[in-house]
Amino acid sequence: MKKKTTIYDIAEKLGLTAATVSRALNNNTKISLNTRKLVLETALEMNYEQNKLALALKSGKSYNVGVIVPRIDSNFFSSVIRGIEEELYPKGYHVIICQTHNQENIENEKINSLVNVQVDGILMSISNANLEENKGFNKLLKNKKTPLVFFDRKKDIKGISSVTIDDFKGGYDATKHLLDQGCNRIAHLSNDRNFEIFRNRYLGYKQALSDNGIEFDESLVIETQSNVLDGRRAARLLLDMETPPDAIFSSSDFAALGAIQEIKESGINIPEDICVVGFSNEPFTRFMELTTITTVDQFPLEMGRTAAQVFLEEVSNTDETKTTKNVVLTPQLIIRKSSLKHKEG
Amino acid sequence: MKKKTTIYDIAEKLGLTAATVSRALNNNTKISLNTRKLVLETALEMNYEQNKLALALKSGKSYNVGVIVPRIDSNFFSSVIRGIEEELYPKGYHVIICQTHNQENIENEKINSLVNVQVDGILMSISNANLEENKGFNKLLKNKKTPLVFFDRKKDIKGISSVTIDDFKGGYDATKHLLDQGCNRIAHLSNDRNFEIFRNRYLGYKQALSDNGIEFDESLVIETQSNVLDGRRAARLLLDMETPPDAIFSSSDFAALGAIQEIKESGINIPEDICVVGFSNEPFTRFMELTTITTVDQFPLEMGRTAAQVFLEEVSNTDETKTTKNVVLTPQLIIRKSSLKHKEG
DNA sequence: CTGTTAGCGCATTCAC
DNA sequence: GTGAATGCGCTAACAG
Repeated sequence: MKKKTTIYDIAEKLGLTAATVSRALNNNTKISLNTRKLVLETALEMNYEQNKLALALKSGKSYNVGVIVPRIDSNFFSSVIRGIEEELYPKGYHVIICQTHNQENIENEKINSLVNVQVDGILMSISNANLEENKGFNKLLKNKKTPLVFFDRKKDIKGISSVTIDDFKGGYDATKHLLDQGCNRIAHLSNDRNFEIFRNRYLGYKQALSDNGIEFDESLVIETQSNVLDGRRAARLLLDMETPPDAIFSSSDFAALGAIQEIKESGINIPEDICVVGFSNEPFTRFMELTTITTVDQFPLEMGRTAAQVFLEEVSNTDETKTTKNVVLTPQLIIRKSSLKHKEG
Repeated sequence: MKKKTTIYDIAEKLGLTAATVSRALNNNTKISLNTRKLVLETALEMNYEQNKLALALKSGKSYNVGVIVPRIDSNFFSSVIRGIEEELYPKGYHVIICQTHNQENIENEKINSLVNVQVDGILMSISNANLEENKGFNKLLKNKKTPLVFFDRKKDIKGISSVTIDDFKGGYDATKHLLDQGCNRIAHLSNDRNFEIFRNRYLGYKQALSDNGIEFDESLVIETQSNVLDGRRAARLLLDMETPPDAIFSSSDFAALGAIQEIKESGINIPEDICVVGFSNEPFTRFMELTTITTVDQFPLEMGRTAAQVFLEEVSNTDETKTTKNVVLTPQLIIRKSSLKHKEG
């Protein structure tokens, strides 16, 4: 375990002072060009590396930001993260990625951990709809030392910025599209509507029905997790109804996939008998062998970039008057085979 | 921007000394139970949080480890990461995830960044087959301050531990299975064989051919990136040959998927005309509507856990005699429809 | 242009 | 049992 070389080492070697070395390393113009060059050279030669920890301790900035997501193995979240990285990396920030696996207690711990390692900010998509009940989160909220930005799965909390898509519109457009296909008994695979995104998709769905004179039927709404198995289970329930639906709008691509599997295995045709629309534009929706899946694109890359920008604004905003920003991006319906009854001209 | 409360604040409030507070907080038995309790209480009350940065600066340990992977949006890597997290989190470590997007320069930068933030170790799957040419990597290697563990995409470097699967066996088993299906003109979608994993899969493929009296035909080996488009491209080349192959062993599930798409669109049947085997057991291989894909499971969760364990051993191993460990897990062939010509009894 | 001094927050050695 | 002093590595204010 060799020790790392510090500015003192190189100061000593050069008969200088640590302060001078520090300044030279930072290209301070007050230092003569000669010594600057000299210092830089010997620093290189001695394999000097700045100790960011000391720097952080001194400056109070770690140049690390934490990103908390439910999972990283979905294209949506990994794309958002990529967007965040793209925006933050050039500014010298590093991204610490944490996944909660949708468990509230892990989310709590991660929040605490990130605060402990002195991240300069936290960008998160919540896993707990009742986040305010968290001790760690509340502490974070109260002292307002660490900027916080929600993306996608946000919570409407005063003073906290967020970047989302217009989930209401996403749900509305998806449902309207199904209506346009001639469907009039449209089921909805929802998810926990304590989360705004799922509530809004649901509300968009309801509104589209209402705007088109279709009566809302609560029995057609099934709460489903974002995974294949749950999609299957939900589809089974729907198929077993006396009057099964002629369309399904799922708030998750994964659940939509499961539903499609279950429906097909029951010998029912998609889209002829039942149309299906998902949500998120996961890559597999495009790669289906038979029935590519209609879905709603959430522009995750842009979402990530925007969230990062909002963070950058907040962190550079020194005055006390914090401006909360709630950016809403517009989703886009992508029509594919799973809902296209009528061949296109 | 309120300031955080430090041990000095609570010392002052209690008419004590920072040293005492520090000891009390650490449950030092030298401190009277009373003051210990008192300190703990007021710490709680004042919302005290230990500054990990100062601690790290003092102790030289950050309790952060870096994980560098080519990408996080594949089930394989995100599962490995999950395994690492599961093992390290209980020990108090945090995982900083970095993705290189397969770009060597980004890999360089990430290595440097992680070293700069004083991670206690780096677990990585390389994106650059000639890693030794990297300045940053070499520095890391030379001073041996930061334990390094390779997983999956490793490089055989003296003194560096690694956790991999037996890729040779993976390639061998996959090929043998295709031979057992009656295929005898088996193509191979390889990837850059400067990487050991791809070279070994390739060598396993060759050995299986040779062991079964099939002559190796170089024109049947196509270098392919791990993505759908490249898989399509490779399949196109194979289909356009005078004598197309009757099987494809792909070193990547993503490429296998692309190949399957291209083959089917050409009106050729899988597995009747061409059998296909992938590698990694990505979830979509199981979810295919018509042709679930035969593939090789790499046990990513176990790989991650093992890599983490190796790291923990290294970091706790204080003496100079570093023991290099090269763990090799055994892969498992998972046979599905894309390669099963004969119905199972 | 460069040196001196001090402090970021903590743990630890040496006193008493 | 507790206090005083010191150092981890760096930067910034103040001198000169």
